Amino acid sequence: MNSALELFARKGYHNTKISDVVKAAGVSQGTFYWYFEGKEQLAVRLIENGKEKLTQVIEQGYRKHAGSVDDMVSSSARLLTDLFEFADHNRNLMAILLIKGQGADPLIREAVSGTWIAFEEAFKNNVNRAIELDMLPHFTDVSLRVNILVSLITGVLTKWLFGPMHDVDYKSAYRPSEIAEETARFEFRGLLG
Amino acid sequence: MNSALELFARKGYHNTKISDVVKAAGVSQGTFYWYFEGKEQLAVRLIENGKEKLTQVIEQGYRKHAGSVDDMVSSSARLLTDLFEFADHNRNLMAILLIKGQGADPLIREAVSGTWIAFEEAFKNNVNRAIELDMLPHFTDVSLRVNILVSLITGVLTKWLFGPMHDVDYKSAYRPSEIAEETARFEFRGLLG
Amino acid sequence: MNSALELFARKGYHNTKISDVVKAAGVSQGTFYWYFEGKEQLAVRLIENGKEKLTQVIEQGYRKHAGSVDDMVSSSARLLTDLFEFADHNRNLMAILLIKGQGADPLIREAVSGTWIAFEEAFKNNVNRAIELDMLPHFTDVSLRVNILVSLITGVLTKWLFGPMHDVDYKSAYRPSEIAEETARFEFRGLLG
Amino acid sequence: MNSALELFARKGYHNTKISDVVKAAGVSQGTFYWYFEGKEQLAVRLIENGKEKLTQVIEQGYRKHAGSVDDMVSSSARLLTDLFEFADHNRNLMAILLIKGQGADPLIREAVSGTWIAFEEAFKNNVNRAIELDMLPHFTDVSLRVNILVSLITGVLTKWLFGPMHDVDYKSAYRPSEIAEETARFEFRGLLG
DNA sequence: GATGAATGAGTATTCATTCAT
DNA sequence: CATGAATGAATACTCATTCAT
Repeated sequence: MNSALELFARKGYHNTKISDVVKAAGVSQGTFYWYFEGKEQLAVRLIENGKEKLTQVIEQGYRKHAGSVDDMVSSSARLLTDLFEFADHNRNLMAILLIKGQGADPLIREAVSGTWIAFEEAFKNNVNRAIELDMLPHFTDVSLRVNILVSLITGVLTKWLFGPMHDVDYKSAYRPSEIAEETARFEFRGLLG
Repeated sequence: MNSALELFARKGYHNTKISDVVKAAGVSQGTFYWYFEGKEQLAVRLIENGKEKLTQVIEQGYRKHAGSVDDMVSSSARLLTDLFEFADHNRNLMAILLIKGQGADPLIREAVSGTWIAFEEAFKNNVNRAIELDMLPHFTDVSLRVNILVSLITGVLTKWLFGPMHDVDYKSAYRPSEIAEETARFEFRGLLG
Repeated sequence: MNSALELFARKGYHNTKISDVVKAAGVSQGTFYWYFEGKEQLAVRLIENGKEKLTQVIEQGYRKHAGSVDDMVSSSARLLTDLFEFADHNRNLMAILLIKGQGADPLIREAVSGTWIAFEEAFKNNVNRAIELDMLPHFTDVSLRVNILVSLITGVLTKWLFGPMHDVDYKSAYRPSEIAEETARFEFRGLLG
Repeated sequence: MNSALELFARKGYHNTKISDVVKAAGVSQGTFYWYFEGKEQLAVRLIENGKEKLTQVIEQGYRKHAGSVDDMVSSSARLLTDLFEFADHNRNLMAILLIKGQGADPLIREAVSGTWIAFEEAFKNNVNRAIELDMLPHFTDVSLRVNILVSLITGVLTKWLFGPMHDVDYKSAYRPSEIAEETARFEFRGLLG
């Protein structure tokens, strides 16, 4: 039900009517309820599904060997490029995860939250691995650092995909790789870098 | 109508009924429509109101003189502390601006967007001023840099205030100044700093 | 909401739509929900209301003094006449209590049951009083006897009001007093009397 | 389809879904519609089927010879015992006939009514026969008398089987023969007997 | 004969908004 | 200014029935 994803992404959960969803899918109301328990479950399934795909993208970036700082930056840029390209190709999913899921009901917000928790977990693993390999300093508070890192990434994603301001139809001037590289630079070296 | 702000923050725009709002405010439905044109206008006014207060906080951080890198970091930390303290004292407003406004209707999203655009504008001014004063390198793309910087700040704000994951009742372990300093460090020096 | 009572009586609970009820009452759907919590509550209120009126009728027949057997029969005939006249004037209520309430949902069935339990209790009081006054033999099992007596009365009521077979529009050939007298005779003397 | 009978008896016609019926019977929806024209026809067939069995029980009590009053009472008690035993073994059927059929649709109510008309007819024959044999007085209005008699029996059946008040799971304290004998006594001699 | 996916008309309920008092 | 009863459009969900396989 890809059309449902688009409707949720474009109009938001509450403004998407089941009658719209079934019309877009070309089936009857009854058919919808044969496959889904209800509107809420549809949204949750959509999100769970996206979570899996998103997780796969990130897990491919798992760090294996030590290397120079530049290696590290470019390897992070590669991961972010993958991520941003995935996001670019799955704008509707990202819209729900980054924006539109927030106004919805508990179960849905929970599914969205679960996705970002998994996302953060994956990044924490990567950072910890980098610390073991002495590629990054031994932070006193890794969680906080990762928290801030993930905040950076989701913040950038939101602006880049749905920029001024959070319009699903927004088209950014930057290609995924460009924004990924700039983000990676910022990730490691900040404004001064 | 401070209670309305809380209801929107806690339950979201669509799940907040006017009947709830007036009950919490202790007035009748009719009275509400004497003061507001409707539900949407209530939300917009709430946001516009918050936007002004938020802007005032940021504008106080306008950079005037050149200084060392450390001056710059600590001055930024000061601004962020002010901002984070304001956010801490205005959680309901921030919840709408950062989270709950996203699922709402066009007019409301526009008001939220307007707030962040003003926010970004203020930061851009600060960064440009810092560049003029030779405190920051001459980026090829200032907008992009500021974009990323603002993404970082809003991302951190969201997680810190409404952390795992976006719960309005979430209480962070960090004080405003702590999270502000860590963010400022990251702002200038990234993960490696 | 007398028209609702008629609709329930004529078409049954499940076949009566709220849209019918409000149309018959000349109000809007919204108005209905301002006064009632829902369809179920409407039915329950209707029944509770009828229960009170029915109870009043029966309690007037409370036996005070001893008398001959013929006194007893005629006094019972009087009570039954009152009851049957009430029933005749409140056919819609009786239809729900005797027939149409049975197919409905738990809360409604409970309200109907409660009415008959109160009804039986009132008759038991009367019978016990008659036994104290030595007007009736000391049965070994008063409850059973009253049970059978009440079964007789409700059975007769059902047939007489809604006869062949349980049609709400049925018009009996007998007047309330006639059927009441015959029932009273049967009550005390059975087929042989 | 014995399970259907139970569902109708327990939940009522309107609250029993075809999907429940087929699940309980272990067949598919399609199969149901191969054997039955629809939900209504299922109920009607169930009732017609029961009507026949019920009629057989009563017709066995057809009076053939004259006898004393006590003979008559005990012979009636025997018939009622048979009837009440049948009812006890066919609670689901009786529930529909006595209670749950009442809230249903015209065709079903008609089938239920037809059953009781046949029931009443059988009793009228018995009473007329008893009058011919001079076992009962020549009532001026036999129909009315039989009406009241049948009212008594169905009333007693309902209370005894589904007592306080009309609960399908109700278990009475009395055995069929006990309640039958008490009813027969009442039938002939009333409260005074 | 049997299956179960597909249908769509039908309905109770919600809630922002209005307006007579 | 304030009230709260009245409105009715909007909508998620149900379930008897059908029919291609």
